[in-house]
Amino acid sequence: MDHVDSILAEWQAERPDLDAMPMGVMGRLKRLQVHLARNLEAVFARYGLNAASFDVLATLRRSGAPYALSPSALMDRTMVTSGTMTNRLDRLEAAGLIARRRNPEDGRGFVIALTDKGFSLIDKAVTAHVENQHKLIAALDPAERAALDALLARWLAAFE
Amino acid sequence: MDHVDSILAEWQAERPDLDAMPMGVMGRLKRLQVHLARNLEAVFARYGLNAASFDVLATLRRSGAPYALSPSALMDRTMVTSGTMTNRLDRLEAAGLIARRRNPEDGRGFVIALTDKGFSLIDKAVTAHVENQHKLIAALDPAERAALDALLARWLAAFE
DNA sequence: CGGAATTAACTTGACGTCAAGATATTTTTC
DNA sequence: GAAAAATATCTTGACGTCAAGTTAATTCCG
Repeated sequence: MDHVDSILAEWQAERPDLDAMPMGVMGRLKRLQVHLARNLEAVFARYGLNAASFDVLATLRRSGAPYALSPSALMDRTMVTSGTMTNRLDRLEAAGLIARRRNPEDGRGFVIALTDKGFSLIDKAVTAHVENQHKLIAALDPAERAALDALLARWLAAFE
Repeated sequence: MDHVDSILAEWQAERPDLDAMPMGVMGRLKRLQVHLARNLEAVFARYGLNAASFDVLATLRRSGAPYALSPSALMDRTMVTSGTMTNRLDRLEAAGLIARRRNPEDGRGFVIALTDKGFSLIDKAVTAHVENQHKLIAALDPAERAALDALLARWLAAFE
């Protein structure tokens, strides 16, 4: 009887006409996501980052040399709008972690590249991040992790 | 090969020293949560609500008659801080969906109650919400839903 | 009883996000 | 080769959230 079970029991008592099964799954997904996000943020903060800035730097880092992408490509890969990306890039640029250069091949666009400082920071941060993720998923054994991953992938496929 | 698989492949190429398995599970969880949240918001919007206001009204509704809780109780049940709850209550009060009354038994506190308008709105909104959730989870069959719920519950238990 | 500690809720300031719209540039079309 | 459409990015304004700090009231104890 966890927190989500209590919520379902309350709905059952108040609105027995509702089939609240999906509310249970989605409620757990949401709460789990909140817990995970807060734990992940704690590690990002050790590197002066947050989820938003880590997201951008990590996307550039894993894209491989020369560690540069357009703002549009970053938007596609991070599920945020152009306004959000502009704001993220403003802050990262001010922190000296990325550089904005005009795209010589398209006057409308820019190329966002990791600076040396940005590269070195994200390389350290991602190491700590993955280590933290391992700790956070330790409650599930390998078979459970695989089963969960497969179910999430299947559900996610309905949206992407 | 979905979006998350691509991310894992990029990390594998750039940082083969990292065991990115947890990144796959958490990445899917995060992306799924973003998709679900955006779809849920669309239904809330039909009732002039968003996830934040729906959350508060639904918590009051399912608590049963007299549909009233303290701000602290609402904070506990919704995983938000006091500042966030004050802001939510300000807006709901301005919209006439809740009423703030001083707690006669504790001069420090308040009692937050659904107004008739708030009750009637959330009762309609939650019906549409549950219907929407059923639609969003339709990609999984009953056995998969149960398996997913069990795995999420197990993982969530590590945090609560 | 009366001061210290605790509790409840609000306020402030800083961020992150989005939708909608603006600007500049490129591509398409006739 | 212009005008029209599309594209890339930035700007603006409105919200939601949190951490830290504030105010007011209650509870704990010596």
